Amino acid sequence: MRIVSWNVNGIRAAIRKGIDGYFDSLDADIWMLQEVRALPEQLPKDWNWPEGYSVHLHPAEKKGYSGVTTISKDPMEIVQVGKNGEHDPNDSEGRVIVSKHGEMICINTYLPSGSNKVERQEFKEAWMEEWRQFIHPYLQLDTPVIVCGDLNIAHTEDDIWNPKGNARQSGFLPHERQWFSDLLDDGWHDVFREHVGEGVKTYSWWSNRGQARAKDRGWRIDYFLLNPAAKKAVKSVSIKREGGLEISDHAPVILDLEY
Amino acid sequence: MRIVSWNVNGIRAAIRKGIDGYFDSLDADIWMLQEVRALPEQLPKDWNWPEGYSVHLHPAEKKGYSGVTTISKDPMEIVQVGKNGEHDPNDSEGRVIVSKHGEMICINTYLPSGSNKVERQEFKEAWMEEWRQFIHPYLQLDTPVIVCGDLNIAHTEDDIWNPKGNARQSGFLPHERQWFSDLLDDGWHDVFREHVGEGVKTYSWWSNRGQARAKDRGWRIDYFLLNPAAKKAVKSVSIKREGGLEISDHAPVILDLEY
DNA sequence: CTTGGTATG
DNA sequence: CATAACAAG
Repeated sequence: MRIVSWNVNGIRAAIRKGIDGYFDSLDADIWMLQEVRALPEQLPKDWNWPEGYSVHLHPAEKKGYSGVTTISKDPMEIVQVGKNGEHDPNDSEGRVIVSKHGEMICINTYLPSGSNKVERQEFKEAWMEEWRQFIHPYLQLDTPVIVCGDLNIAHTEDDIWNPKGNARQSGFLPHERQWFSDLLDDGWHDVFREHVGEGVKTYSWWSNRGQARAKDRGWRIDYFLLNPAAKKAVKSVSIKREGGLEISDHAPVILDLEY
Repeated sequence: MRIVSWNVNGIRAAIRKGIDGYFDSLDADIWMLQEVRALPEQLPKDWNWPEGYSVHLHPAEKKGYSGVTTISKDPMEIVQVGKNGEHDPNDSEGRVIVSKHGEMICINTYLPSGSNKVERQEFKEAWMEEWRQFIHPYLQLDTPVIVCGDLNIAHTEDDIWNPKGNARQSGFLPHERQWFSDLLDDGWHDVFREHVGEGVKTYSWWSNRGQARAKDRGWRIDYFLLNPAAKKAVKSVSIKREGGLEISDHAPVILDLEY
């Protein structure tokens, strides 16, 4: 079973640029997309999600902003949208979908960016704490739980091209990095890091400014966090740095499980 | 002597699309441009107006909106910007430049569009009356006066592709057409129409919607209006329908005088 | 349908 | 630097 997490930076632009080719070639069982930036009715009328997939799109109230989508080759059950229910005023921004695929649970997450305004950094930090508590009960399940998405935080110095220069930037602040460590202490497994080991610098996002992408000046901010039940089933995790870069400023993260 | 009037629909986009080639090939002595949609400091730093020309850009207060520019191969004197002076509250939209080239006077005009909102149609109509009075004194001069620009009005059924279907559209309303007739009654010469004669349907603007341009469903809304002293010197007037269409939704109008 | 501004990332 | 909404034409 293959699961892909990908911040597509606008599904409509991604469609124009040929995301369908990636749906075909990567052939995942479950795709969790972030930053779709569209209402369902805004998708092109002559376009469809991959044939036969179940689709759930959870948009932000604000048009053209944020929004997550989970699609699944096999039928899925939508357990919850929004981290505290659909009418949670704290999730009118389309940031969480919880879906159930057989016994496995997936939590698709797009954590707020704090890099623009102080209010947004404060919002991000409140959101981080709520979300950490929200996912915590899932950790204990004996069945696999897959949390993934764009968390807008690079954890260690291995997860960012220039740790010194970015030490005061939102997304690499000491308390944000500590929060990520706390998640791991809770018991979540950052399976990409566990898979490749320490010291490997592989990024999942590059700024559009300058030549960041060409120079591989990136950040790893897109993650798979697994509970122990799911971790046991990991076959491999990779970041498809080579591909998808003409589609989005983020690369797809691919998780293969032995089911 | 050659004078060109052209609504460029954003000089910055026009530069990207290669307006310089037209500056070179048409080689006019005076260019009067409308809808430049830029402040002087917003023009690309690695770009210049044609070598040796005097330039005056009169922008709107609102960024990226309206604005006219007159450039002249020979030195010119800027007589006035705005139909009632620079600080006229009714001309903060960059719509008029009066320039003097030797004994000849040029009045570069971008008349408001009324096609979006009723308030703008009311603004347009007030502006039309003020402008008609503003240019009137120039009519009597024994020296040549060249009024030109985008007047956002098609005069007769020869000046629009579908007169019946547009009879209730701003730009072809009966009282707008009457206002244009009044200008001619005042003594201004619509030298393009006089040159080609009645019954010839040649347009200067095509909507970007549908296939208006490909189907030649246009309007003639860009004019040269000359006083009798200037009219005597007309060698030819033409609308460069074939060219310039990849630059703007308007075609350049070319006036050749025997000087 | 296109320009350009703005918000957001 | 890119996506998308918007205002304006």
